[in-house]
Amino acid sequence: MKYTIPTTTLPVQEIVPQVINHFQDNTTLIVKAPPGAGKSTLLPLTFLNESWLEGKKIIVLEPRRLAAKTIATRMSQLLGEQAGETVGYRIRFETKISDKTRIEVVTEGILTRMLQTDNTLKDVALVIFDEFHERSIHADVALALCREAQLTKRNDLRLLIMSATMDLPELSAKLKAKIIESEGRQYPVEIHYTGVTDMHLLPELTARVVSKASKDNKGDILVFLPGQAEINACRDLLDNKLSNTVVHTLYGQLPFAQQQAALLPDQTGKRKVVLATSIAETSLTIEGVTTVVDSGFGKRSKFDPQSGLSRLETVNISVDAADQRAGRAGRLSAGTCYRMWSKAQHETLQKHHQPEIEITDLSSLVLEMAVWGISNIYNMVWLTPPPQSHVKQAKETLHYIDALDRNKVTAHGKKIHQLPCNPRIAHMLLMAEKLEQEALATDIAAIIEEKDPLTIKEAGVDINERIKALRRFRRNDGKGRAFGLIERVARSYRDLMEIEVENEGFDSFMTGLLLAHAYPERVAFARPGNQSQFQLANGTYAQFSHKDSLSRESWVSVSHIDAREGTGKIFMASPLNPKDLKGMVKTAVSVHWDLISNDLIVHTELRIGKIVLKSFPMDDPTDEERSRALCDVVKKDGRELLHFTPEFEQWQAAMFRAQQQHPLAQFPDVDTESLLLTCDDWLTPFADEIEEKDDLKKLDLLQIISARIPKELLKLVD
DNA sequence: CTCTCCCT
Repeated sequence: MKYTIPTTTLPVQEIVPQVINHFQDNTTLIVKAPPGAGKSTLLPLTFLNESWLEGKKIIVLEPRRLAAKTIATRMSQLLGEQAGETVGYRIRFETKISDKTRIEVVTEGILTRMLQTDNTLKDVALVIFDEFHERSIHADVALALCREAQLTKRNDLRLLIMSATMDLPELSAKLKAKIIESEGRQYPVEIHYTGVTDMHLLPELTARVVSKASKDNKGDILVFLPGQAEINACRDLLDNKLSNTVVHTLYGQLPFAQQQAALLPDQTGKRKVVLATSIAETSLTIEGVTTVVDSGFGKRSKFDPQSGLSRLETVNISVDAADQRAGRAGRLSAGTCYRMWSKAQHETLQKHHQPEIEITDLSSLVLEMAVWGISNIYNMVWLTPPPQSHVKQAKETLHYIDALDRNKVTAHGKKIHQLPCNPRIAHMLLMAEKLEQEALATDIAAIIEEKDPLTIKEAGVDINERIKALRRFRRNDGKGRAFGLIERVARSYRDLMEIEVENEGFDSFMTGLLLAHAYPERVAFARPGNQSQFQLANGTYAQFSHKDSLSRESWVSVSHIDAREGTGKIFMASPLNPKDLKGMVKTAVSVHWDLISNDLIVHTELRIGKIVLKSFPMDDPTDEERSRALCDVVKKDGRELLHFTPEFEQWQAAMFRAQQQHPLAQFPDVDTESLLLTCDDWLTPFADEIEEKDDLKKLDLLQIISARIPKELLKLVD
């Protein structure tokens, strides 16, 4: 079959001969092209008649569902066809593919599934990674796995990486691939730097810049702010201040209809100001924008391997993101962009934004690799290797839910991997079978995974209110597009687990127990004497974002939390009966000091994670139990319990300087934090000398620690 | 000052 490949006036057309030529006898290529060059639609089509295709398929990987559909549709139009003929797409819950299909545009989760069922992609000749500069964890993993296939069983597999901007020389070196560059088609955007800003005054400062921008420019204005709070504050400042102008807000949590209103031109012909989050950077396009005001900040979720929780941080955006935002003003004609920072600050910004693999929970990734039988994930080709501390935390999580046993996948782990969701949620679904609560678990799973369908203002923080509303929706007396999306996910789980839908009442405490299986470390207990604070099983503290009857419970299971410094914020939870948690209670040994005698007393404790249920003195601890308990307490409170002399602190500083001066020498870390963490090594030999609290203060740290350091290293220290 | 974005 010979295809008629369209010729276009798209800028990327110029590089087509080079690209075709390159793939004659090479397998990997990087194409750099800015948005609007037409790379996503034109390039995949140009390969249709290549002999190396040998009847196999081309896979195009897209980071978003909407993009996958529109790109497949546009390619089909270029061929004079409908989507689903030569070019088709596959996204979750929607497939348009036929026997004729040679190009499949798929989203990231789909490619991961394809790789699972066929490690070598034997029906595929070429994988195209679109928008690779976004550096999503899925794209990074898929590239690593495709590279692995290329290096082992598929040396004919072709890979094309398409990217706007990123550290391309590094990628090129790692993949030993050539870079071909294409021009874009973008109108010029004039950049104004408005000077130094203050993160805490963003709404006020932004409102001021918007007022100026609206006087000096014509056309609609798109404003980038970090989050909902800043957007609403800025809207309140701007409302009715600008003549003949409507102010819209735009962010992910906003109901669909309001999002649409912000995207479409104003019905009454008024000028539009849209206050948006980074959702308007790539995902949604607003027509008619001539002017962009960029606050320079955005929010990113950062995973903390210590607690296993993540938190939202307001951060400076990268140069890449700033360029992307400015580009939104030059889509239809020349435009203007106001950057709310100084030229000097601009030089200090990160060039590229941080790849997701560095800041996210890795439990899915680690499980995936274990199923592939990859024993050491660092043996693969990574553009950015996953951080070791995050991998360690992921392994602990997977061991805890019995998915891994000494780094090998268990039978339970394989079942978890089969389910199309996060391993913790999959574990909960499987545990629900034993409790005969599958129907409730599938509803919970869908609600946790999707966007909250209700607002905290209207429904509080109890997840059970969402379950009730979902069941009302299914009985046909509920409404809301959001519940339609959730029900679709819930139904897919019911189909996989072969269970019937349930719309009757249910037990809220069962919700708490099921959630405790997914998030055991988030079981929380109200601190005695401090009604509003809860202690989580992971040892951290949290508060409800909103006070209602749930926040007055003494035990809750938390599903949504933002781990802030100090006290975290709980956004969704369920009541919990602690008696249901019998299997999770562990016995631990700890030390206490008797306040009157000042003696060291060893206790046995019953705990759920770090929440102590019961504590009683232990009559006859072994030396090992005693020293382990002692080390635990030093790890926690060592800064107060040990005596850090000025001489010792000077020595720590000298060690640090010596390491700086001799980067090749392997000095052990002797900063206070590292010492406390490793106290099992150096404190244990002295444990039997510690009988009361003050004995710890008598330890000569300088002598104890320096004695453990090789002589030749000590010579390098002043 | 209630939470950015995306996906099986």
